[in-house]
This record gives sequence, C-alpha cells and structure tokens, in this order.
Amino acid sequence: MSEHKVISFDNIKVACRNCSLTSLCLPMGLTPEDVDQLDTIVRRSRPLHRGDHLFRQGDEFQCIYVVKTGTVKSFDPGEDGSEQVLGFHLPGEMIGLDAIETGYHHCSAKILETTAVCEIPFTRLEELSSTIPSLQHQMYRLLSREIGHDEDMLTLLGKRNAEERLASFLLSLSGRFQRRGFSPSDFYLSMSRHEIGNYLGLAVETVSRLFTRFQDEGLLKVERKHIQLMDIERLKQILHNDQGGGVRERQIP
Amino acid sequence: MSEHKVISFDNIKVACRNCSLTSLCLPMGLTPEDVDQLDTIVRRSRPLHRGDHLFRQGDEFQCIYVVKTGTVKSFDPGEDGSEQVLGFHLPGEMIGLDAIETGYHHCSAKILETTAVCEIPFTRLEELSSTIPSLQHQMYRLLSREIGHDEDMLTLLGKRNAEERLASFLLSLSGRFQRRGFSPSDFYLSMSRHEIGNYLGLAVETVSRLFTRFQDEGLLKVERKHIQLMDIERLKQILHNDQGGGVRERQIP
DNA sequence: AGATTGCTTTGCCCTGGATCAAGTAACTTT
DNA sequence: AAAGTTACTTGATCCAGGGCAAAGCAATCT
Repeated sequence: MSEHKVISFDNIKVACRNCSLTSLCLPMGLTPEDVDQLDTIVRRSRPLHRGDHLFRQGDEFQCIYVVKTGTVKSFDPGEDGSEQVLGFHLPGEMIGLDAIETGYHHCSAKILETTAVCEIPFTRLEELSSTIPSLQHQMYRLLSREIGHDEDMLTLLGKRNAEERLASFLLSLSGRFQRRGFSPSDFYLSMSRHEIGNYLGLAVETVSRLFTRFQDEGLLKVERKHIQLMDIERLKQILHNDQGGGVRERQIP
Repeated sequence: MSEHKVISFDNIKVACRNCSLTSLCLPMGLTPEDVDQLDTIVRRSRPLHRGDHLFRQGDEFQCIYVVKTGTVKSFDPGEDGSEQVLGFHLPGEMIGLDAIETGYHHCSAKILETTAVCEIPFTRLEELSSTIPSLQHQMYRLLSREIGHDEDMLTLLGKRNAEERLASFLLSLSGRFQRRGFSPSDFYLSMSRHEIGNYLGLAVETVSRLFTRFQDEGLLKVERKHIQLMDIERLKQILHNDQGGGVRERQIP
C-alpha cells in the first residue's frame, strides 16, 4: 500500500501537533495548547511487525492504543482458538476501549502489517480529561462512535446476506482510506480472506467466490490483495436493494 | 412479571440516593454527596406505556435515559421498516449512548411494558463529570461496557448457531434478572418471539421451534411469555459445546 | 531449481435455518 | 359472545452458504 500513502512514515515519531492524523484522532477539537498537554502523556512506539501482539485477551489494561501507520486486527480468541475478528484498525483509530470497564483486555490485538502506534496510559488520560473539557468531550464522542459502529455491525451480521456484507466491507474500507488521503478505489488489503470471512460471519470460500463474482460483474478487479473498485455506485446499490434497510452510512474517520 | 419484582414501583420517583438500582447504575462508586449532585440534574419521567417511543432515530440528542422499572427495546428502524433490534434494556441500563458522537439518535427506543425512566441531560452530565472524577470514571466504564457487550453480540451473530444464540439470550436475561433481585429461573418475557428472533438474527419460526425443543429436552418450561429455566447448567453447556468459544460470561449489572 | 508452506480458488455436495403455508390460541373490538 | 386481529406454533419445502477436497499460485527455504 506504500505507494498510496499520503500519511507517511514521517509520522512515526512526530508530536500530535504535527501529526497529519490530528483531525481524525484524539486531538480533534482541542486547542493547540491542549494538544501539547496531551502530547506529554502520549508514548510513541517503535514499529511493530506482522504477527506481533499489541496486547492479549486477559492482559492488564494500561493503555489505549491509536494506530499511527499500518493496520491492526482486534479479535476475541475464543476459549479454544475459534477466534472472532472484531475489527480492523486503520491510522487514527483507537484500540482497547472495551477494557476500560474491567481493567483487563477482553480481546487481543495483532499487527497485520508493519505498524506504529501511540500508547496513551489510560489513567493519565482520564486525569487529563477532567481538566480539559474538550478532551473529555472528545473521549465521549470516540467511545460513542465505537458503540455506533458496533451497532452497525450487528445489523450487518443480523440482516445482510453475504453479498451485502462484502460490499459493505469494501465500501467501509474505501471511505476510510479516502478520509486518510489514500485512493478510495485502489488499495491493498492487509488482511487475509480468512480474516475477512471471520469478520463478516462468512466462510473463506464464500468470500473468495464473491470476489470472483464481483469481478465477473465488473464491480471490481482483484488480484490477491490488490483491490480496484471499478463501480462504487453499483456497490452501494447492493446495500440498498433487497429488504432495503441498507447499512446507514457512518463517518468513521 | 410484577409478582417477581423486588425493585418495585416505589422506585418511580425516588432520588438516586434512595434508589435500589444505585449499585447497577450511574451512581455506582460515587460518594453520597456526589450522588446528590447528580440528583440535581436527573429528571424522572411519569410512567410510559407499551408502544410509546422514548425517542426516534434522527431525533436531536438531548438526554441519556436510564430504565428505572420496565423494559425498553432499542432498534435501528432501517430505511424501509426492516428493523434490527439492538438491545433490550432492563432497570439500571442506559440508552442512547450511541447518540453522543453525532448529536442525533442513531436508533429508536420503544417501551415494551409500562416503564419509568430517568432522563439525564447529557450536556449537564458532561459538565458535572468534569468536576466529579468518579462520575467521569463511571461514564467511561459504562461506555466501555456497552462496547464490550456489543462485541459479545458480534461473536454471537458471527459464530453461534441458532441453539447457542437462544440459550445465550435466556442466560443473559436470567443473570440480569438475578442481579436485580428477581428470580433467575422464573420470569416473563416482555418481548415477542418476533423481537427475539430479530435480535438474534433468526426467523420467528426458528425461535418458536427452539423453545419447543428446549422444553422437550427438559431444559425449560414455556407457556407463552412465561419462562421457567429448569436446567441452567445444561443451558450453559450448550454455549461451550461445538467449536468451543462460548460467549465469555460478562457482568452486565 | 526444486521443495515446502501457506494462502486462495474452484467444484461438489449437504445442511441449518429461511421461507411458505396452515392451523391454533389469545386478545380486542363491537 | 361473535367476529376480527395479532401472536405463536407446526409442518413441508427450499436454498444460501458452509464444509470438504483437491488443485493452483506465491513466497520462502534448502
């Protein structure tokens, strides 16, 4: 995906104030002074590599993580290894919010491609947010957004058929790439077919067959991980066909 | 269900400090003084009746609602009426958290049986929470809990079969009733088979057949809305059979 | 270069649960 | 109390998508 990156590796160690993700991330809506305050508690990681765990289910909850570059997968590793993928996280997205309640992580998080993250010790973030109202507000917004997103996924899994699920998934990625300055119609998937299927409640084979079918129908071109959306409008129509409903479009910057 | 109520109608207008839900609700972990502070911004509603809307999708977001007595259903009413039930809310549970982000409600909420709710103007709650750290903490916890709960539902819809879904649903209700002082094994459903099916991603017929089957197998007794769980242990085993996994037990007080 | 390993695709068959279609029981209205 | 309405159950059929098996294709190792 690197050839499409606008938000580039320059970001790895920059302060929040100079980070191009600022408008999608925790600092959104803060004054420059408040961002500097926030900056004092943010820790930047060295790059992590494919397969690394950011944290594991059951680990003590210390930090909220924000993706800076790369992609992270969060998943519930079941009791016996039958994992359920809960999300794919792109730059600017937060991970670990479900751990606040109990103090330990309910899911695991694994790196899909070389990734840098910001770590924010939650206790300090909490302290800071009670002195900076706009930070508190932004925290509420981000937590609320996560809830809204999960609810959209519930509708996806509860009501949509295989075709609608994959179309919805691709459009979600497309929109999120676009908001990050990447091409909305030409990108590389950092997750496997297996992970996509798992996330969407489908078998690998079904995902594979659908990619083939979408390609045959001229909706897109696939070549392994490389996706080119050829007809985004028609993909959107798929969501609004059938029993209508359609996944309400949601901004997940 | 009224014959089982321990948390009774006495609650309808009591202040938070005297409310028996206090340990499940927003005041959890607050000092008595802080609870009184909170109390000044809480508005208590007169009882609402079956079919009433608490709010509708698209309404401007003003208040967080907390069920005091009764049951509320939240749902996404799709574009054309193909609704998706998102949750059933018992006393002490909050509704409308997904609206914080955008300032309007993403789902609708409807009363299932005569219900009293507390309304908490969100702006005032936000202000108050920046002066009471333990209130802020509790808000973060509740928002996080909602995320965790939704993630459990994603696993349910993504991985479990019909039998596991219904067992999980009944056990969830059972536990939540118990924590509220009701019988965990003898209760009335305030939602229809249709709503249960919708919530669990199943057809009404499937839900009906499963109730019959569970009854034939001696797991429970059903008579319309009246449920008696006869073998909770065996119901729990259903969740841990098959591909293992099993819905991790979670406290949703 | 050839072999090993790990995705992905494709063909084939099968099943869980949806859908369709009646029938029945409870609740509402008149 | 009869008639209408809505919710639930039960039976019969169907099919979208799952599971299995084998082959294809990249990438890495020897």
